[in-house]
Amino acid sequence: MALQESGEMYLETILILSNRLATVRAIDVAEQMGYSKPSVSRAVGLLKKDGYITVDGDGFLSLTHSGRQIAEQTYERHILLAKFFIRLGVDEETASADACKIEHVISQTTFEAIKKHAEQSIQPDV
Amino acid sequence: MALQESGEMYLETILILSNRLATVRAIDVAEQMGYSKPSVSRAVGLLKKDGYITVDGDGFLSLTHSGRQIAEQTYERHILLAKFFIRLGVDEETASADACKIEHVISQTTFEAIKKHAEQSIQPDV
DNA sequence: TCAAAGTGTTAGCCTATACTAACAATAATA
DNA sequence: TATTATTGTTAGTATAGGCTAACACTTTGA
Repeated sequence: MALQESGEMYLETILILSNRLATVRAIDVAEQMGYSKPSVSRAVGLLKKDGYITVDGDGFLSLTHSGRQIAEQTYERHILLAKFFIRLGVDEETASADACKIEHVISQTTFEAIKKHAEQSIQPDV
Repeated sequence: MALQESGEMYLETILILSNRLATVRAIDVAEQMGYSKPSVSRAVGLLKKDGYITVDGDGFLSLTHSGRQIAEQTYERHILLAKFFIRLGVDEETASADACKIEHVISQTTFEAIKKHAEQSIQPDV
């Protein structure tokens, strides 16, 4: 079945953690997301079954090609949306929280339109 | 408990239908949303229990004050977001679909920032 | 009048996704 | 080495919110 919103969130979290830590395991994901170990264990099993991540013998998680694609796409959306909201005057925390919700439901079409708009309306620091 | 995304969607639908029909009943909501009668029946029961709508002896649905507030807020978000996306070059259908998702998850803060931005950047027809 | 259509409800099922409790396996250390 | 801590899994629970099947009214109209 297609990846749900929560699946995207797990992949994005794994990406972010792997940019910060040498290795990523389920417990790191649980701590980062504020979820219980069993919830993450289950999610990891599903993501693995569907080919989005691999888990090696030591319990280290890695994104597969398709998993990484989704994680990066989601993360790009997050960064750009949050930046855009901040530029509109929204505080960082709210901007990030909203980006975190919207990144999963927005279409590629609309995201790209916002991206183009945001890039166009950048005010250079003269 | 707090109103969920689906509850907002029901209230918004009832508002839209009541602007279009003399009376609104569960079956109209079901047809409009593409849901089954039992799903709507259940949702109507919950919305009624929580004081967002009333149902009279003939099965006609009305928004209460709090229900109308939420419906109007949600609808306002929908309209403004969709317009904004369309102005950025997104086709109507996609813009509306995205607005429909985002309207439920965006914070008031971020919505107002987008609203202000959208109003500022209106290009008057000279 | 009596059958058919329209409307709503009840009962029970399904999926997604979180949770706790309890256990198992491994690693670290007194 | 024996205990404790860390990590992961299993089993079962809960909530939200769809669904179908089946039934009960009510209204309509031949």
